[in-house]
Amino acid sequence: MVMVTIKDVARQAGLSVTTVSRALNNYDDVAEATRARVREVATALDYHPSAFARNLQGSVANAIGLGIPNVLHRSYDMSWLEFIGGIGATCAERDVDLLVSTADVHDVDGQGFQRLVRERRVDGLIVCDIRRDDARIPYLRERRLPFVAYGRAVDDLAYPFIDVDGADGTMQVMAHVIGLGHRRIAYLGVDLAFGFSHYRFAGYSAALRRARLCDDPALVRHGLGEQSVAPALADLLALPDPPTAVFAEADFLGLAVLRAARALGLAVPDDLSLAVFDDSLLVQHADPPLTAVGHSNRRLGEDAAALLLDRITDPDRPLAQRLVAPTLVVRQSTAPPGNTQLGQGVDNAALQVYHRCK
Amino acid sequence: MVMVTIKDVARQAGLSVTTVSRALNNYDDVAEATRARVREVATALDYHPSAFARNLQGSVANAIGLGIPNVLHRSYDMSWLEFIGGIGATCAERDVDLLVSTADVHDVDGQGFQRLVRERRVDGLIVCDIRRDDARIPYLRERRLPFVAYGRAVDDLAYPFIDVDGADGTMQVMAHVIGLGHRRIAYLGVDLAFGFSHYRFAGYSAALRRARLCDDPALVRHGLGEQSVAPALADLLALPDPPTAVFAEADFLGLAVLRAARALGLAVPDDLSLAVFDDSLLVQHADPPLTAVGHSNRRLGEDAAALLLDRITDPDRPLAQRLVAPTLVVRQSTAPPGNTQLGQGVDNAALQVYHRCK
DNA sequence: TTGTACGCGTTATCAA
DNA sequence: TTGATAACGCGTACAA
Repeated sequence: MVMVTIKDVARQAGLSVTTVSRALNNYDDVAEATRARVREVATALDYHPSAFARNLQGSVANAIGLGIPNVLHRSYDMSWLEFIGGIGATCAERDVDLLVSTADVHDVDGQGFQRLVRERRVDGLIVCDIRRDDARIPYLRERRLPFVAYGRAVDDLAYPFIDVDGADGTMQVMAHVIGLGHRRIAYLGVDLAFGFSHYRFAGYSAALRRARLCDDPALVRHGLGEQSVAPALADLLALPDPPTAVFAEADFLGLAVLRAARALGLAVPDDLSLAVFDDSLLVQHADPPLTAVGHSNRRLGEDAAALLLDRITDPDRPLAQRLVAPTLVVRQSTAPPGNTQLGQGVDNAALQVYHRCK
Repeated sequence: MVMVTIKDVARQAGLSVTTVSRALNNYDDVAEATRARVREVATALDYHPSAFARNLQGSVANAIGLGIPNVLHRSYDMSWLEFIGGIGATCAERDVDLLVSTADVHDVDGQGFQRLVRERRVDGLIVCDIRRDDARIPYLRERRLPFVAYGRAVDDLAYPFIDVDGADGTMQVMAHVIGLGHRRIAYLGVDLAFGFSHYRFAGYSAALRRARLCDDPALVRHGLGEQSVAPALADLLALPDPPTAVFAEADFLGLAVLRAARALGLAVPDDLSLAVFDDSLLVQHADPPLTAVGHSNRRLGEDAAALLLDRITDPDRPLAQRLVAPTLVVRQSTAPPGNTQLGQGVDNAALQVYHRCK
């Protein structure tokens, strides 16, 4: 890699390095004729300023960092790529580099995190997969390094973030399911330590309250993984007044429900309605395709990057927090209860409970 | 962001900048006592050398670039994330930054590509989605910028690449399907301009030849997209001697076949066997789960990065090209032909053709 | 064993 | 309008 520097251009043009620099950076104190010649020579020599020298001088990296959580076994990981695509688009638009680290994002003392932060390779960070009491938040705050979080913790929210409005999305789904006539709706969730789980569950409770439905704790299961869905579902269906519909707060949980239901000989949606959060390809390709609330991860990425870059430009701007409302897509996995005898029976029982509850 | 430089450490330790530099970089001409004190001060001050200054002086970026094709609507894109994860892992291990560009990777004159190359932000590049006569290859070659391609073109292969062995994988699937007793096996592919399509199709032909089966052009369809699979399948099944099995060279084509078959009232695998290339989550979650050849994209990413970094370290090392053999996973979408009357009838017809062919 | 001086490529300051 | 000079933070001959 032969590299042509500003000196080469200066020599070739018979000018000083200073003049060349100013000519190329559009300073207004350089003669137009001179600027033209400089440009010509620069083009001829195929000159491009070194990012390093420039950054060293200006103490700005012109780059942002992104830590991708390595939960690469999860089905919804696909959305990450769209998210990255969105970030990349914004970065390209604003002439900023995107540095990606795949090291454990929660290890604040680890290599991946430190590289980016300490060696000043980036002007800011997009941090993902925010947990309760996430160590990165106070760390970055103290270092005064601009950052935007993708996702919210629960307790402390005094930082810029962008997130899907989990409560709103869940309420949309619930309104749809309740509107179909369901009264006993189970909630299947992952560990509540995940910030998104907290908000989605809050939406579930709020929807029940709004519809004046009984909020039966027996219908709620937290801390589930792909493996524990089947037993949980069997458990729920063994209740004296089993649910007629299931809401899964993540797509992979919903797919597990689908498999478990099939294993139990239940038809979706005839015997059991199913709706999920996250409208992924897997959800769309399921049989039947699942009713889901989804959002554009690409858009989310674009916004996250924009938020961060604005913050870098002007660190004192008021705290920016953005919630994106997801969209409900009704598909074939939800139907009115009581399409079959099982459903019918279940529903009657549920209604009794419902009335008892009031 | 307050930044502590080597000067601060020197001042605090009462030493010269040089000594501090050498102490921290493990030079052997510095007293152990001095080194200890320097380390102490550096830690106390939380000093970390600036990546920019270091790179400027050494003319090495300590970073590699990756262009992610923005074909983000394709179902198999999921694997990209694993690929990135693999690259990231190798980078972290070797203390190298990963710069990701999502701009159009094929636009050699575009921003995304130029940023990385011209401003010398990276020491090398991983280029993906290689096409026939890909403009990036000669460009990078001329610039003498080290690179590794993910995927192969067809004509010119005089550059380092890493790829899945498409021919081998397809032959594995074909051997399995032929072993089940199928004689009329359709081939569904995307545009042959995609390098991988060329090799996978070659594997198909080779497998037929090896089994001394008739290579009937009527069974082969190139240039398919998600939409055109259904008509193609209908077309194939309307042949006088229709196929009893279908091989799809990409997962999303296979899923489309599954849907189309269902729409036609055909059961997989009873009426039609189906096998695909690319063992993605979509394939695994399909109903029935599809027989597929797959590979670890993470592993591929790790290898690509390793190949590139080695090449950067020693540009004159012999051309490294690595083909990863995929693994066949037999699932429920393939079965012997003739399980049903339709299958039976079809098979008999096929056998006649088979004999005619010999 | 330590310090001085210089260079990496660029922009900013100030004088001409 | 242009150019000489310093500075950014670091590494490294070379001298002490």
